[in-house]
Amino acid sequence: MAAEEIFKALAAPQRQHILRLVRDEPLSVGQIATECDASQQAVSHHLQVLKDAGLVAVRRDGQRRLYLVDPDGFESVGDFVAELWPSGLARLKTTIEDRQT
Amino acid sequence: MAAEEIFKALAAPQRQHILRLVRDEPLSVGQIATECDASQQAVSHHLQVLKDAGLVAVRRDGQRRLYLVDPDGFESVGDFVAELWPSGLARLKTTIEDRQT
DNA sequence: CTAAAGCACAAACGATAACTTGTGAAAGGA
DNA sequence: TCCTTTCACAAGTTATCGTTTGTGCTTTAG
Repeated sequence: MAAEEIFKALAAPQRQHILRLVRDEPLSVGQIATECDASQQAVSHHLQVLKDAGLVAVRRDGQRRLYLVDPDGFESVGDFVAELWPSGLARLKTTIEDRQT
Repeated sequence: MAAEEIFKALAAPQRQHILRLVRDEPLSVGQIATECDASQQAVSHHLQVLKDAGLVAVRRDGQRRLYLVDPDGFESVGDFVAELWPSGLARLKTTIEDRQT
């Protein structure tokens, strides 16, 4: 779960879209492909990249496989940002507190 | 300063290294090139990518140009992470508070 | 046991990005 | 003014990424 791998995974807009789709509820590959208007293979590949980066988790459900956001990868991103953000840590903290209310 | 542009900039290990170098003190292109063991042109290009992403800022100093981390880009990353991180916001907040002490 | 649904793996093509080479502009010193 | 330093811009080559196409595996239904 290197930082390089995570940021590469986040760099593609399609994968950002997929992450937003599976943020709150687990979805199957077919459902995601329909939402993204992409082929099953393309979505499957994107999910593999996100999974290798630790950004999504998989769960089998019969024939289907349900994908959901995995907090582990995002924790690494948070650590990375906190390391290189010299003076704005308080601002990020404020942003988070605002969203928590 | 789109999220795509920022993550693409952060995806390259060389650029991550550059960011760590200019996190605390401004450095010239030549100094960075020496530290990174890369050509001046390559470093100049990386700095341009980081500048377009809003991750570094430039300041002229005679013949040289001094680059330094710019918090603006990192704020966007923080917002992005906060948006897709459903349950781990408290954890990031704790991480930041620990680093602030 | 057979057939269909759902998904992953692998090869190949097109597009994008990274690095090199060459060159020119801006600033400071002799 | 002439030369050096410092850096950015542009073109060309190589590598990497995203997508498609084709195929095989696993699970469920009849």
